[in-house]
Amino acid sequence: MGALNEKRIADYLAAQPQEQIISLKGWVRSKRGNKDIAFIALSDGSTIKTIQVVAELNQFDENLMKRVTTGSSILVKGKLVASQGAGQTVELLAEKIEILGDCDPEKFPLQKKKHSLEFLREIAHLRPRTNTFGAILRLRHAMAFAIHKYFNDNNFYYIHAPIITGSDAEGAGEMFRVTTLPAENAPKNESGEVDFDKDFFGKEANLTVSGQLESELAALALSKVYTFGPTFRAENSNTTRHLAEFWMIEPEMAFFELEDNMDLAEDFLKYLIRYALDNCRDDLDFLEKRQQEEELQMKKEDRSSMPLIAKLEHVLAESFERLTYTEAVGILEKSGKKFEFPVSWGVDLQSEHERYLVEKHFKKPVILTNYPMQIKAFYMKQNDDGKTVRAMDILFPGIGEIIGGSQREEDYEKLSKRIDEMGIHRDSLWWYLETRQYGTVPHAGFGLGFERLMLFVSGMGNIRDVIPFPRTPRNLEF
RNA sequence: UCCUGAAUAGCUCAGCUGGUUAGAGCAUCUGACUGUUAAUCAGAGGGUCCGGGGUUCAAGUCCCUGUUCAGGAGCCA
Repeated sequence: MGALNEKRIADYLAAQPQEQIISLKGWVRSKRGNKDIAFIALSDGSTIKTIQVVAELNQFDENLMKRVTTGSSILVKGKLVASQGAGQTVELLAEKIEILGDCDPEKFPLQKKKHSLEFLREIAHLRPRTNTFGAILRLRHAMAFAIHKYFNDNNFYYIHAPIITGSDAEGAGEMFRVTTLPAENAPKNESGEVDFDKDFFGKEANLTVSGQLESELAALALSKVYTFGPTFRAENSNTTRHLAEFWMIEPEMAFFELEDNMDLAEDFLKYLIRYALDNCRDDLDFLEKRQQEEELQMKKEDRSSMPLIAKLEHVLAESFERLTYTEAVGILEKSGKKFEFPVSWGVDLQSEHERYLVEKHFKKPVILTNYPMQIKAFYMKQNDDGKTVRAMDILFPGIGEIIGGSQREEDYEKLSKRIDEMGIHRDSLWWYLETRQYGTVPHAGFGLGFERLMLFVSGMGNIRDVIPFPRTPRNLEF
């Protein structure tokens, strides 16, 4: 039996202690005790919990025990027994301890005390070893798995949209250029501009800002598809909810109209939240406690209105409020509240407006639909009123926009006209336009920011703390 | 990118209207304690006060500047 089949700490913590001889490998979280006995909290990342290793010191070499320090990796063989102490049901009575890797306690930055999230961001290579990031990473895995499971169970096909794109017309933000041209003295053309004909692809290339256009192509063949991959935005955004590299889930469905799109999005989000509650309870309990301790230092009005798990249950119990942009503007105008940015029909809603609707007015997730055409992307289906498009944004408390989507314009003439109106270079989208000429059908889709979902489910406040190695402006360590 | 605030021990922070030798808690180390739960108790070590310039008899403290970080805004997922 190799490492592949070895049981983990999570398995043994759930097992019946019958003095069975077991061996475990992991990292020491803390050691305490007296001259006769030592208690070692051991973690292997399989659970937020540690297993208590008990070492009677007369059986172990003093110099060996000195090397058992916070952060060191050890192998322990011994008996799994019922614990004599409170706080755990089973413990490992050590018979043999082996040091796998020493860890100098004078230098190791993680201590058996609470660290600030800001400090942990500076040591992102070590922060997976903390309780908080262990919980986050397990939760992140569970959410990624649940996303694939949901779509698979609902007959969607997973499409791999390209990461490198040649189309610059997606309009979703600034892009990162991909090039093999030298940084200095790049070849120039006759007008003195960089000659991308000499570049790897023979044209300007960028990292994708969305897999949507490609997933539409697949949906117009396989009916229900989704992408789930990295996405890149070169915006100089310095906020708690933006990353330069993030993961996005983009389902795209043929024969779906806007209402179907909303039904799917709501069912999907609730499935994911339910999945977290059903499968990550220990980690959520920990994250909830963590959030409450952190918020003790905050002003009352800045604290969460509900503990994490109650908040998740609350979202499951409520149906999302669906209303049009026009209705939302009416509510905001009638609210009597003084906004920093005044509201009127036609303006894009600001964070403060969205927050008012979600957190003050409805107190639950909100789906806003049918936005003015002027403030939305070229591919959204135009309504008959000539003013609005069949867009939908889902707004979550504390997060803001978690999903943005729409029914797509399937009419060739209307789409073509809109592309020209918006000054988009139609030659780079000839393939997209062709799908509207060859068997076009109504279709719809949306994009869910994976890290924004993680923010909501974990209760964390900064998006840099729900991805292992965040990429933000001026931050590319690790 | 804009606005606001911050940078002092390994970490979290205090340090007043400038005034000898810069403090605390935690962590670390040493010792005590017969089973602890971020153990407890006692002691010890630990500092380029973010970088550069200036004002002053005197700067951690005041001014200018740069850098970094945080929060808010915009862009959006």
